[in-house]
Amino acid sequence: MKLLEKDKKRFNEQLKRSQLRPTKQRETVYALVCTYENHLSADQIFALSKKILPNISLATVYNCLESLVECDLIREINFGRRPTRYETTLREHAHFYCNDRDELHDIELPKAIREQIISILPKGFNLETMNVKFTGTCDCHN
Amino acid sequence: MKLLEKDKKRFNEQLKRSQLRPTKQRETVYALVCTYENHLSADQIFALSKKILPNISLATVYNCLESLVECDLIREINFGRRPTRYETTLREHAHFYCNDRDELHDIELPKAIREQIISILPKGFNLETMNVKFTGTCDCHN
DNA sequence: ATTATAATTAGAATAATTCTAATTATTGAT
DNA sequence: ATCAATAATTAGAATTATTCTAATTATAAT
Repeated sequence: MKLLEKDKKRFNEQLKRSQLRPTKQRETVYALVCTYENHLSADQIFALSKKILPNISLATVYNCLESLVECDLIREINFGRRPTRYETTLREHAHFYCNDRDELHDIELPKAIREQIISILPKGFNLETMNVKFTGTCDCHN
Repeated sequence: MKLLEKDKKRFNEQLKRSQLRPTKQRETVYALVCTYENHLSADQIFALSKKILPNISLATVYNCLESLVECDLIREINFGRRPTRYETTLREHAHFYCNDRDELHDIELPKAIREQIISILPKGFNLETMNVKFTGTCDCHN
């Protein structure tokens, strides 16, 4: 469980920018989100992080996730009322939730389409986030 | 709290189609979802329905909502982990969640754009639902 | 009417998340 | 390095939205 050089750099920079401290708990949680591309839940992160930091608590995992979201290193993904999943904030994309497998898949969202979608917002709506979400089943490849 | 003639008809037809019984609780809950265009939560529906059926229980409200979703009279809307909201299933549209007011707004989603969005799905993804969601603040008009 | 089945109810249970208060770690100034 | 100030972590309790359970009541088809 190691952060790549570039991710480590991003980690330190973004935390500092938000005046948050780079603790080993935060780094471990961030490394897990970066490593497991398949969008982990807090519970899964907790289980995995205990192998590295046996004394970490679930509350800390939630706290870390909150801090990492706050400084824009990671992002939350919700589908219905299933547990929140987390991903690194790299490129913009849509999500597909597979009911059969309870798994999330990233779907490329071309910038042009993204902009078209945003353009449907009438005046008076001040955009913060936009999300495109699909559900269904898939011939999963993994 | 009365259902319009056409909604009442829809109510009876859709329930029958799913072999569900048209009870006064279900009708009341449906009427509330139809009447309050601003996307009520189960809690709000419970509070309002008690004025009409003083003995109704929260569990029943949840049960009714589940049945109404099942027979496609209403639809659930989730934003993050806030309480589920409900709306009638009339036309397809997007949703805007206003952080300031904790209120949902419908946003027209032109069919052409909807189809473009769906077209980004690669082969092997079998679509069931698609949602476009915005968050932000708005100069609310109501 | 009568029976079979479905729906409602109150309250307990659950799942995910947040809060609380005590302890420990980190940072910045000496 | 040391120390004070502040922030983060921890364990466990609390909360929130929702679901489950078992008993009661309503509905539909004979």
